Amino acid sequence: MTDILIIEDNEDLGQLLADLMRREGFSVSLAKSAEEGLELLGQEVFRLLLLDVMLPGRDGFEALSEIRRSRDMPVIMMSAMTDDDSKIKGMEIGADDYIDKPFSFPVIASKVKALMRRTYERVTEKELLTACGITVDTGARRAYKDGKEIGMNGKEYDLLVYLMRHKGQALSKEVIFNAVWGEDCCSELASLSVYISWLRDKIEDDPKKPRLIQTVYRVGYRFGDGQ
Amino acid sequence: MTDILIIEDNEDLGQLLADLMRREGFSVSLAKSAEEGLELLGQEVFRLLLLDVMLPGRDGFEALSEIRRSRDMPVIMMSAMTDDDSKIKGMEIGADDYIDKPFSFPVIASKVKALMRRTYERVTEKELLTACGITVDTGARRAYKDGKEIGMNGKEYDLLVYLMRHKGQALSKEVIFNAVWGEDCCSELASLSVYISWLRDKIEDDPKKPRLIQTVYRVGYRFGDGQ
DNA sequence: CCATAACTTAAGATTAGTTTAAGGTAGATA
DNA sequence: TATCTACCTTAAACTAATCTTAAGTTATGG
Repeated sequence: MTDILIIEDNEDLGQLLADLMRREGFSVSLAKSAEEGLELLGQEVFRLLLLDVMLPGRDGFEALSEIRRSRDMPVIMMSAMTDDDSKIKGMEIGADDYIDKPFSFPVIASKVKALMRRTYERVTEKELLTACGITVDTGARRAYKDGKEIGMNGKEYDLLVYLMRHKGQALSKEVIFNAVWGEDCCSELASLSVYISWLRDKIEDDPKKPRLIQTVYRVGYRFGDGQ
Repeated sequence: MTDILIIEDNEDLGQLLADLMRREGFSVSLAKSAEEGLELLGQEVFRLLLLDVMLPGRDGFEALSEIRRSRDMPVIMMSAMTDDDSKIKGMEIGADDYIDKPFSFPVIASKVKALMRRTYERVTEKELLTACGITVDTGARRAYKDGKEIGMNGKEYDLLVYLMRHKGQALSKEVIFNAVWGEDCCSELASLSVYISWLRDKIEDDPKKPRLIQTVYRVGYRFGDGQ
């Protein structure tokens, strides 16, 4: 199975799009005509189609009608025809989205991701926070140190994520506490130092000489190895 | 159940949109602020949300984050900010589409219809989900563990499929419950843990030490053996 | 070297999650 | 229609994880 099929006759643009999508982590195949694209669709399963409207031979609309006879895959059409009628025509034939050329790459990437999410039920965007040998996968709610998972409980995890999102900044205890525990929380600020201690045990090479979570005397803490 | 909720502070535009959607055959409710919209979302089930970005009080991005904590409903954002950054921001928070103001009514109508189609009328294509020794044949609605069929009832099956489609992700109990039981379901969230328990009995090697369905304390569950 | 701040530990309280079983409901069957 | 069956929900008792507190210890800066 391949993630994305791009049907685009302009070879440069096709390659550029393919590279972009690969950089976003998708596997990609490229076809230069409707015929070639349909051929590929018959041979293999694709999760999403990026379909140019203006193609030599059969155009994108015809190709989409053909595809919709047997498949319900997500399709985004791309075209230089910015008039509303072609957009509507594409959507009525069964496209999921329509994007005008020229398009911004980040925008088309976000459209592809949103449609993948909606179709294949990926609820959360995969986000990886990395710093100083620590990686946090916020979608999975898991953290790793040098590739090995760090087992931690909810508050430890929330605290680590907060510190990593603000790495390099000296954060006051009050700010950290309010962010992690919530402002209306009834518990004591003292809990913070307890959690800091537990976190250090788990992520520092030498918890006695913390490098990742540094104490800022009379203020709070700072995440980062200080270079 | 109502088809569409429109959150739009400009009263004239909101009414116009509502009329348009009604003419397309949808039932519509209208809210003039994020707060009012969230209130309505709490009381009733909507199939799709049209969300303005610039709102008094909490803006559309904040409202969307709030909604995504418990719901995976389709959302189209609308904004006069045509810069790519806001589009991308909206999509990353979890919007399905983004439309610039001013928009053509036929275009927004076709977008709504396309997203409704994708979300609710999807032909369930046959699919083989495989992970961690469990295989589910969604065409046949059967599941197997190491090649042997696992006998399970409807809810157990739905739950397993949902978890497997999101393997590796930490999913909140609310999200799982809403996805599997349906948002307008009258039963209690507590049912979820009962079903989790039954599923574990059937798919885990050692149900006392679950590896496939992991508990994410204070959040929900995660499917996957953690590599 | 003192006063204050931060760290660590462990125990108990609290909250969350699991499991069982009983009762209800709807659809199937006779 | 009556009965049966499978499925689903709920409640309650039980178990486990996490959180807070407090007290003793160690570190820091003037």
